[in-house]
Amino acid sequence: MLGHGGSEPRRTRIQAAKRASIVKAALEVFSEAGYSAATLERIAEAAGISKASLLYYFPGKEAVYVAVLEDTLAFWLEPLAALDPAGEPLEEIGRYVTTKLEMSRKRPAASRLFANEILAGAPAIGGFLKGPLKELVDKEAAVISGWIAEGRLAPVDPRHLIMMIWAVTQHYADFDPQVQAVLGREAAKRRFAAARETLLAVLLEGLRPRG
Amino acid sequence: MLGHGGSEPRRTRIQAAKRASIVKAALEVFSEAGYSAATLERIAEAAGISKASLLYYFPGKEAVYVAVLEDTLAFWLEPLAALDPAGEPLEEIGRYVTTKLEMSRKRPAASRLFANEILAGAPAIGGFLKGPLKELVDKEAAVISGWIAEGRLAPVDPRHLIMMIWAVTQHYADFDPQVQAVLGREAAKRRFAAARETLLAVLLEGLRPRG
DNA sequence: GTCTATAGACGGATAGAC
DNA sequence: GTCTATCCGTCTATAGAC
Repeated sequence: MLGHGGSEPRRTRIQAAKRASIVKAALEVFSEAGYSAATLERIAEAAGISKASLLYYFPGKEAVYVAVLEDTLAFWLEPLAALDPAGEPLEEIGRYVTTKLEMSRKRPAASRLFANEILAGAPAIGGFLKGPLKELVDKEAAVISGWIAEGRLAPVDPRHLIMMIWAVTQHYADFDPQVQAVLGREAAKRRFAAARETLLAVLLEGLRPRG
Repeated sequence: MLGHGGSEPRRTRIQAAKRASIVKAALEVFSEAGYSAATLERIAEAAGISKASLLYYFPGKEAVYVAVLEDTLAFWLEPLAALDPAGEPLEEIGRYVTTKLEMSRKRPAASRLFANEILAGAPAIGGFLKGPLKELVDKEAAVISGWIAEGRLAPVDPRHLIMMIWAVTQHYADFDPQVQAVLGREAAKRRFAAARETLLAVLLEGLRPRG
């Protein structure tokens, strides 16, 4: 289970660097193949070492997986808490959507890693979802509720709105083969620009306070 | 690869029924575990037969998987082509969203099966995505474009709008553990009703022709 | 610390009795 | 047609040389 606070410290700088390079390689492999289909051999190869060396730094496959999840979660959470209650609601939400979409574009492996984990029933991060993640969503939902109470946003269920934003932004990373098949071989940058425009147009217009 | 037209006919009614029961069991196992983590042992157990018996009806694991995909695709496609160009655009889109959401609620295993397959890079249904699915999207996109040209719908990219609708509806089936963790233990029916309300409110208001 | 070699577990697939 | 027993490949993990 995750969320035990800080990880145990590495002994040396070199060991830490080595672990980091293994985690980076493991992210690629786990996110493409899922846990079961990922092999230590492929991770080791991607990290440029032998399988036995990998197992010198980690006690086993699951430990590598947990390390990757912990490492990626920290990064993934950063922008989640960024809604500013004092800001203009449509601007704040627009920035949130844009930020999440950018994360999908720049770090698709991270997005797919979580998609795989949650599709499998979230065996490793279930506790995190029910704890820290739920708390964060509750906090953001309260901000959105405040905006609605002030009449600065259309009255919608804040939690489902957050889910809606996650869904549409992560979709472009998680289901990329489908997106590419349907849209054709546009360059990724262009595709994401068109996605951003559409998402913002529909969401911001749909959330404008009714008058 | 899929899409070779009709499958070879089964010899007897009994064989067909047996195959169907295996496919049904296999859908559950593949959709929960993904291809690699799914085992023939578990599928056989779910179907109430032995592993060897299963392999009497199918030549191997991959053949079972392909049969499940074919079987599920047929069902999945039905409502996809339902947009009526002569109808009221917001009503048509509202019905489409509601239908897709209902499918996520009633057949979450089917949704997760495709999610797993596409996350893995769509090795088995890549051709289907680039062929029949793309054609269907193009056709629907043309209908939406027509509505926009007539000024009956806000001007947005039709393909990204379709993707948006897929994303928000499938999300509730594919990422159910996360949804439940964040929303708490509401009954599924209630959860989907709240989701429908939120999605329709935002999407339909966001797509209303500017004026 | 890193490697080669290999033990041990597991899962897909086959043989053969019934 | 269905089962038990078994083969064989793959993968995790360990032992031991260097």
